[in-house]
Amino acid sequence: MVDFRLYNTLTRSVDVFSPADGKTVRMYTCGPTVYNPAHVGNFRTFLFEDLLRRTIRLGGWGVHQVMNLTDVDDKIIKRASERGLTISEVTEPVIETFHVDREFLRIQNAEEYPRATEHLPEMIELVRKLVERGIAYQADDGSVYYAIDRFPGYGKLSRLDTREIKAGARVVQDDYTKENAQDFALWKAAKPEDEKAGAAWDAPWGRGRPGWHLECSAMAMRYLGETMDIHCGGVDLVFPHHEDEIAQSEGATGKPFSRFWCHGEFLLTEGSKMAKRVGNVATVGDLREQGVSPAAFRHFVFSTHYRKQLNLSSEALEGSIEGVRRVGDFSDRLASAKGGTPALAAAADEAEREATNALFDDLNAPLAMGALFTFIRKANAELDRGGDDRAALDRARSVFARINGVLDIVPSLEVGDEASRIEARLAYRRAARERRDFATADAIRMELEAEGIAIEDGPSGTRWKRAR
RNA sequence: GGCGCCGUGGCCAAGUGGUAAGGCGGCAGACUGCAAAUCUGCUAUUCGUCGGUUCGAUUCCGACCGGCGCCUCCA
Repeated sequence: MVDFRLYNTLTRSVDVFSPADGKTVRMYTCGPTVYNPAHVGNFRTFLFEDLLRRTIRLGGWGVHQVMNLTDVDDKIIKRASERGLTISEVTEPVIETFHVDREFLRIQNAEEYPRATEHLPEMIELVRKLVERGIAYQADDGSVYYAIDRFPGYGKLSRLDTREIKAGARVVQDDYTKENAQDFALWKAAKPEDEKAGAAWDAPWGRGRPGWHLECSAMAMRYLGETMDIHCGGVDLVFPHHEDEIAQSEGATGKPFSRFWCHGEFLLTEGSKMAKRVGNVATVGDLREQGVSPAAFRHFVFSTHYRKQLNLSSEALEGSIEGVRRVGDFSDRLASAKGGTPALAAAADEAEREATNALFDDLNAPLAMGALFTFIRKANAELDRGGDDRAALDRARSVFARINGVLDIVPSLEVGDEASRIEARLAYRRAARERRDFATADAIRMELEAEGIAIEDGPSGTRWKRAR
């Protein structure tokens, strides 16, 4: 088995990875803030994490993945007060939509989806520890802040020199109650609208609500321990979110918070980052309307390395739709094949080796897909040739299943026991064709087409597949 | 202003100090009752531009041009 290598933002290099306990990867993936349905840019990151998760399992390790749902924050409270609702009335439907979209895109279930509002005790305890250690302080406004100059490692992830922020940078609104402009809120004193929206809790420092970064530190440590294997998110979370998580967690425990930090690049539309503030967002619903299947979108996302920006364009999407159709046709062909050749097995061996190596080399999905497509071409050529080598066919099937088990880019559902019913009608049609009764042959073709089954006559017999 | 990433054929895209994977599209051929699929061949003497290092650079270095991102909430 080759080493599994991953780019680590902490070291800025591709390092050999294995879980600390040698068996199960403990992974935290920053999830959505549920005030609005996630857009496909958000889902690019979640797909990168799905790729990571599946590749880890391909390597034979277990995974314990935690994805938080941020269900209390400024935007949620704002929306709730605008509509006279509580925050949970705002977040519940959005969470539901998130899971529907996530499943649509075939993103595997994480082991835990903890919500911030269900972890107040853990968060309060973390703040208490930080105050006790003299790293956090309560300001005149009643809020509790983290004093970044009391944590020597501050800035090690983002490598930002905090003194270098100059003209041209977007300027922070000064909060004069803080000791240092860079200090961030751990606990925000409750305002009337927070109370009204049900977003205020009792704490030793008075009623209030958690700061943005706090939930991730508290919940990550609650479910994964003080040091986890991997912490992921989009590149925009490097600073300040992840930097602040490190400060909070390591400030409290004195132990490394995460061994690896992995970040996915942005999805761009119309030349810039997809973001609600830019107004260039597309949702999973938009994808459906454009006829972009989950398989096609996965193909599109995985066709570019996760650390490279990716442009959402209709041409690229169309290429993915066609590419994935080919993968699906091949999948059906493997299912309906009767045998293979030794060369088929050899092609499968090569594909497995190349795809696996690519994936283990910092999740090089584009290269893995290249290996898959090369395999498809070679395997199709061998299947054209016929052959009755059952073992070779089984080998091809299992390799295809293994690679596709990571990429998951076959459109529509698996074939199942429909196969024998279709085969029976094809046998009847074959008899009709042999007596040159093409009227009957075409009638059967039409029947099957009406059921969504396309058939193709070739030198080695008739194949069938689902129409896509 | 600081920091960083990217620029490969019509489109998407991998890649390496030794001479350009793969997909989509296009063209031609094979196969075929029809159709579709599939296969085969062709489709970048060239990797933003200009210099430098080197026997040799797309790959290393420098400058420049262009695009994007982070330094605020943000996947």
